[in-house]
Amino acid sequence: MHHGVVASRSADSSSSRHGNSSSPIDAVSLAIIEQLQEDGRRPYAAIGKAVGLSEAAVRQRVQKLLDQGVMQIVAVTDPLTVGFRRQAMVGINVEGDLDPVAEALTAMAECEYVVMTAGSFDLMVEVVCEDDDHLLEVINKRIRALPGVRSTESFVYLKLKKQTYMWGTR
Amino acid sequence: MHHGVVASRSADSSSSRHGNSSSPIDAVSLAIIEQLQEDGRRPYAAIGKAVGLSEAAVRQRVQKLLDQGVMQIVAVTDPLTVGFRRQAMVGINVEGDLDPVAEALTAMAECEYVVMTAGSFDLMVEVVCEDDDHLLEVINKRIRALPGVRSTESFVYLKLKKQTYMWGTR
DNA sequence: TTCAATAGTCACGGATTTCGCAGCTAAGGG
DNA sequence: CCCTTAGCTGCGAAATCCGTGACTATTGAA
Repeated sequence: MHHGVVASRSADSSSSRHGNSSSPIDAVSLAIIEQLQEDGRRPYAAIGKAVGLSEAAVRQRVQKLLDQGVMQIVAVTDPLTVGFRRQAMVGINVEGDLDPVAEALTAMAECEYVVMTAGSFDLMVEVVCEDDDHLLEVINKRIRALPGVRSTESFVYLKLKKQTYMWGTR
Repeated sequence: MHHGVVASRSADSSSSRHGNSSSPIDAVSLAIIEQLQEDGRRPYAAIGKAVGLSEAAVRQRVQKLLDQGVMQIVAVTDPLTVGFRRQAMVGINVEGDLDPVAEALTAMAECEYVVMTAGSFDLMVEVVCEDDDHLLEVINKRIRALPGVRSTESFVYLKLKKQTYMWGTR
């Protein structure tokens, strides 16, 4: 992520409550993000009215947030309704350097989510597959075949109870 | 998610081959979704040109996909840049019925992701917190205090390597 | 202090997009 | 066969988007 520094609007200095070096986001941009988390296609003018800014200012801030990689506006689908019926979280233990393994996992289309962790797993990966055969192939043939992978443990999803994208909205 | 049945466009009957309840999305809608996964604000006319449909048709299909809950168009942020510096996956073992515990977790703002699993954990939860104190409080004071929770195991995130929202784009 | 230089915002067109509606066609059901 | 439903198209009117130039603080250096 780029660490571009957003000019701090000193007007509302209370905004810098939670953060310092890594908080390039002021309260107004946060409010804009919240608006777009409710509806990614909301018009700039409507957002401006909600956050107290002109349409053009909102547009520029949104563009900057997108350019900086702070947020992205995308369609998010329910995997089940688009044909992916088997999902699993896979915990992985690695021998030696984690990075090459993580890179290889990242390159797999079926791995939606790859994270290095502290604890009894070195890596955790969310795998999204079409069916059981597909899932089996990914885990047993591709993940476990990666050099450095010592062991894996799978947690097949039975029911997804919650999935939000509301970071920063609290 | 709602299980509303999308009217099958018999034009592309190959899609509903063995299809019944779980294949409500035809190829054209999938193409539309892919366009919106690249850019959630892409104009309907541009999408129409890409998928071979009129602007109005794209608009109607997008609206239907949103109404049905098949997809949503939202802003997704990088937790780190918006002030959430500690994340963890928490595996949970439960005594008795899973549902009440899952419901309680779902109600917590810090729990972004709650899923019931098969394997050595009954539930897996992704927790997003501002700092270590916050994380400790959520895990030790709130999650472990829930009635029915027998044990938990935490995997603190060290580095997020991949996070996509490309279901259906493959 | 003074003076650029910079960043952020606003205002205001013209181009583009969105929106609502009417009409058309094909598929099914009675 | 008639009727209904669902989906698509085309077309104006309204709204939105987008580029641009001017204005205002703020910063940093002379």
